[in-house]
This record gives sequence, C-alpha cells and structure tokens, in this order.
Amino acid sequence: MDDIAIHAAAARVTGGRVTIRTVAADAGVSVAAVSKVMRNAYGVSDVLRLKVAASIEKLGYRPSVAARGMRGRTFTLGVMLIGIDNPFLPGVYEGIESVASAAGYKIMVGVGAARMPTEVQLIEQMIDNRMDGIILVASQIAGKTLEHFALQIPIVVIGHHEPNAIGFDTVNNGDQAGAALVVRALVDRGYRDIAFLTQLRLQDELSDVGPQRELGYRQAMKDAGLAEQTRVFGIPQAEDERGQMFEKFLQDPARPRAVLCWSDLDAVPLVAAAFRLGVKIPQDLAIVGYDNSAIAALPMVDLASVDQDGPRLGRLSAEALFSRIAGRSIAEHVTINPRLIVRSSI
Amino acid sequence: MDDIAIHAAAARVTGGRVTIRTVAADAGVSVAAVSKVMRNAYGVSDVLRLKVAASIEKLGYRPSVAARGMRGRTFTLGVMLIGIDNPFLPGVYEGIESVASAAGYKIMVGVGAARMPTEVQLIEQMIDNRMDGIILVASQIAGKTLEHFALQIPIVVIGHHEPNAIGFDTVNNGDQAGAALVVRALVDRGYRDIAFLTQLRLQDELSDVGPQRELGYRQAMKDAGLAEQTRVFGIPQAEDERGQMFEKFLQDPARPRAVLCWSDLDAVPLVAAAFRLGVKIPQDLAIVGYDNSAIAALPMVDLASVDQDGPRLGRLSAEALFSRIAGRSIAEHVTINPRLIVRSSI
DNA sequence: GCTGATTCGTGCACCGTTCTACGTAAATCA
DNA sequence: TGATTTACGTAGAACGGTGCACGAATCAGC
Repeated sequence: MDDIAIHAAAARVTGGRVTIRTVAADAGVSVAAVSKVMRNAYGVSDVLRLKVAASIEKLGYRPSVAARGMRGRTFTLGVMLIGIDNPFLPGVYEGIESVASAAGYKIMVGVGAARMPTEVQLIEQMIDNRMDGIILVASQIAGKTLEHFALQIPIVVIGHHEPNAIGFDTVNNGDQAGAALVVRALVDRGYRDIAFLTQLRLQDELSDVGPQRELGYRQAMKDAGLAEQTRVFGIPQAEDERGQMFEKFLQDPARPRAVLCWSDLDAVPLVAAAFRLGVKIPQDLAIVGYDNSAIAALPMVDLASVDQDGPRLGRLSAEALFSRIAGRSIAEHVTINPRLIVRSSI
Repeated sequence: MDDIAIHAAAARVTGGRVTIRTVAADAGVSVAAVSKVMRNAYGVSDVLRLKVAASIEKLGYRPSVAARGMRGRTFTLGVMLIGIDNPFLPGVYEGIESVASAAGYKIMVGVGAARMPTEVQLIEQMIDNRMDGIILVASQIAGKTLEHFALQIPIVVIGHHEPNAIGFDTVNNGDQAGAALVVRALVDRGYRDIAFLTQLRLQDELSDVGPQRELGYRQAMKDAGLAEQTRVFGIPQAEDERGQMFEKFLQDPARPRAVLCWSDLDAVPLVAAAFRLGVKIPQDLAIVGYDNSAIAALPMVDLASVDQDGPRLGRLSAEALFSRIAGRSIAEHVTINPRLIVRSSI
C-alpha cells in the first residue's frame, strides 16, 4: 500500500523523465539497487539483476551523465582538436575512437580554431563537464599551463613536444627524425640547395612541431655538409598574405632547388601556386610536405609527404590516457617513427 | 568564531576543488548569493556582487556544468557532425560557432562517422549530458526517430529534408534548385548527354540531400526536353570499389558527356581518376560537384561546384535553435538558395 | 509613528546519480 | 546448536549547483 503511494509520488515528481527512481519504483527495489546493477557492482543477485534489467528495458531508462559525473565517472573522454579542417586530424581521431569505443567510452570533441584563448576555454569546459580525461591534439598551449590543468584531470597531448612534463603524457612522431628523413632523401637524389618553410607565428615555442621539424632539418643539413645551404622561410598565416609570399618566393630567381614544408597545410597551397605560375615540379622545384594528407595523395597533386601514422598516434594516446585514469602518475612520453611517402614531387 | 570554523570545514570538505561553497565562505555570504551573482539574477546589491566577484577571481572559481545542468541550463550546444573529413562541415561549423559564442554558449561536438547507430548514440549522449539543444549536420537519422528525440531536447537539422516535421526545425540549401542550376548551366554550354552520380546506399531515403539533388536533376532534364538523356549512376561507398567503378565508367565509350556529382566527396576522386586515365576535362568529360570544397578550388583541380554557403546555414540553424530554446514550439523549415561556382571543369 | 511596498540576502528542498555504512537472512564452521 | 562468515539489499549522505519561499531591513506615504 504505502509502497504504491511512494511509487506514484516518485513517478509524479520526476515529471516525465525516466530517472533511476522511476526504474526503482517500477522494479520494486531501492534506488541503490538499480545503481548497483547499472555499474555491475558487487552484491547483486541474478533475480534482482533481471528484474531491474527488465524495467530498464521497458522504460527505456538512460542514466544522466551529468548526475553520474557528480560522484563517479562519466565514461566520456574529451578530445580537443586544433581546428576542423586540419588534414592531420581524421586519422588521429579514428585511432582514439577505436580504443575509446572498445573500452565503452564516449568522446566529446572540442574544436579549438587554433586560437589560444579558445583552447584554454575548451579545456576548462571539459573539466567543467567532468570528462574522465582529455586528449589535446596539436595544441599550442604551453607546458606550464598544461601542468596546471593536469592537476585537475588526466591529460595526454599529441603533436606537441614536452619531454620533461611530469604531470601529463605526450605522444608524438619523431618530428626531428621526419625532417631529417626528408633531407637525406633529397640529398640522395642530388639536391643541395634545400630550404625549410615554417609557419610564421608570434610566440615561437620550441615545443611545437614546426620548430622541431626545423631543428631536424638544420641538423640533417649540417650532417650532410650543407650547413651553408641552410635557409628557413617563414610563411604568414593569413591566406592572402601567404599567396603573395608564395608568388614572390616562386618568382625569385634565387629561390632554392627543393623545399620541405612544415605541413601539407602549406605544401599544398605552394604546389597550387607553382601550378598557377607554371613552375614545374620537381624539375624547377622539388616540394615535400608533412602529414601525408588525402590531398597530397591526389594524382594531380602527387606531393611527397612525411606520414606520421595518425591512427597509431591516436591509439597510443588513448591507451596512455586510460592507464592514467586507472591511476598511473608518472609521465610517459612516447615517440614513433615517421616515414617518407615518396611521390613525383621530388 | 563560529564563522571561521564553518569556513574551515567547508574548505576541508571540498577536498581541493573550488566549489560554490568555497566562494561563499571566502566572501562571507551564502551559497545562494553566489549562485545569484553567477546567474546575474534579480535582487543582488552592488556591494554583494563586488565581494563575490572578488572571491571568484581570487579563487579561480569555475562552476560545474554538470551540477548546473541538473537544475538549470548548461549553456552548451551539441553539434553532431557526420564525420570529420567531410568538406561541407568546416563552413557550417564556423557559422554555428559565431552565433553560439556571441550568445555566450559553448559547443561540444559529436562525430558520427556516418554510421547510424553511432549517430543515435551521440544524440542520446548529448541529451544525457544535458545540452540545451543540438544541431545535427547531414544526419541520416529518419524523421520519425528525430521526432522522438525532439520531445526531450530542442533539435535543428541541417542537410536533411523533413519539411513536414513538427517537433524540430530544418535548415537547408535548395538541393533540388542547386542540381537544376547545374543542369541549366550545362545545357547553356551545349551539353545534352548529362548524367547524375549519386551515392549508393542501402536505405535510400528521399529526405537525404543526394536523392533531393537527383530529383532536381531529373526535373531540370525534363524541363530542358532531355528526359531521354536522363541517366543516374550509383557510386559505391568503399574507396577501392569506387575507384574501380570510376575506371570502368571513364573507359566506357558510351559514357555521358557531362556529369553532376551529388557531392565533391565523389567529384574530386572522379577528377583524379580522369587525370590518371588521361580523360581530359572538360573536353572529354565535363564534371560538376556539390559543396564547393577547398579542394575543388585548387587550380590543378578547378572543379565547378555548387556552393551552399555553409556559414550561413550554420548561422541560421544556431539562431533557430536559440529561438526554440527560448520557447518557440512550432517548427521552422528554412531553405536558402545555392549558387554555382563556375570553373574550368565545365 | 504606523502601515504597506520594495529590496536584499538566506535557508532549504530539489536535480539524478554514486557509494559507504549498515541491517538482515542464509550459509558455513566449530 | 550457537557463532561467524558471506551474500544481498537498503538508507541516507554526499556531489555542486539552482531557485523558491521567506524574513529582515530600508523606504515612502500619510
């Protein structure tokens, strides 16, 4: 009797939405029992489990992640992407997703738009949303800031070098090695006058991939006895400025014989500008990119590029994150070897 | 005295994390007062506001979205994208983001990977996370399912036609008009044997953009007196199958003289296959895509394509969502006009 | 100086979960 | 058979906010 009255009250109070209380009332058990079944915790008989499962099925109950997050885990990972149209991301995301979904985890993505304040806000937002951990892809946030956030939430960073970080993990391809790979391949083909094109930006942090690749380029040039041929050009960010810069660069008679671009993001537009101006690739200019994006593989582009194996980076970072969520507290810094995909542009 | 003890207890109990209670204790006011300041609700004096603001600043307090979501709003929108590498998405996202951030809203993205069950799960997840509303971009979920979810959360759909939906809004470009535009442009240039290439899929719903464009194509062909020339080819999803299909298609002497592809997603690979096989564009075959993606604009691709104005679609959908969140309950279905970007491929 | 209205700030009951502590009954052991 | 363990289920206090209802204080009007 009393029981029934309580059930009715419970049903009324929730106003339409099926909550754990609705299920408990329907199954005739306590709220805690339903919670136990949901988490398949210890101390639940088969009879109880079946009863509760039936009610859940019948009512179409879905636990609220928000409410769950207030005490336990949310089983959700946050993934912060630098921007939506970066060619490096799809592979990485795919890798993360495969590991996460196998572990029963959901993913929420934040899009950073490559602007620093936005990225910090996104991290804060993911903390506020009680994600169990976050993966930052190609973030530009400084290590010190990250150490601060790492106190609040497990963090793994892809595409940003912080080998001395103690609060969070990093997963990278060997950016220096990748650039060196390219220099050696170009030298083997007889090129000597090899330049590096890097992203022009305000705060030039050494931990970013661009500067790392530049470092690898410089070292490899020195190792090849080409220290004097070393040339680095900065590419402006804005699209029209970049176009003008490429035009001037390509029309300069003193331009290098081969270039390594810090990313396909700039290499593809360079190929486009060369095409427009009638500069033949590789006869007039050899070009190599970085990221082995889908566009680079198109036959009319056919751009040689360094492949980072994004899916593997993604998988490794997700695994690192899970082990950190599980309790590991000493940092892991993983580096995998990139390889050069040779195409007709060299 | 007593006061101080309470403060200490409050600080101890929260275990490091700065909560609304920590702030209240620090400012020497009630929890409710802090909450009022946060929501800038009615009945707060300037003195109180300043005191609380100072404490918030000092402690670096950030409210928990999860906790807030249990009663009030989360000020977060969910955006479900069909997949991360779709050329249609960046523009749309940019549009949504601009409106959302202006309204002080955050965005969380779910990546659907174009698989139906994943998409449904993502919607459920966004409901579980207490988003204030969601925008589905190029979703393949049937209208009936959406009506069900629309009872639980405000929904706006982009790139999916459901003109009779009553529970949610839709924002689209005129897909039929877009295809007709292309047919007319081709006819004007003297083409007669014009085919349509559409995505081959299991459940061919008329509400999807592909079939809509096909409808527009068929009607425009009829209107141009070319009903007999009407030909539609289905393109398989898998990359290698598609490659084989394109190869056969391009080598067939009876192939059409011009084709309209349902999306750049297939048009660009077709251009690539033509390039590989030495089929000249547009001399041997004219090609038009849909979406006006960045790749289409590359000079070595130079693919004519229909522009949907993604940013505008994004803005309109965000505005529709906000008005729905504000209480509107009758559905809105917006259509904007696409335009053809002419390039050397026709 | 009294009444009624207005302004501010607080106490407290939620929101939907998790999880610890505890009670009870059945099973095992001496 | 009595004592002890084990298995199961429940009550109730968190978690970190929101927002209603209420009381105290200030103010205006007469």
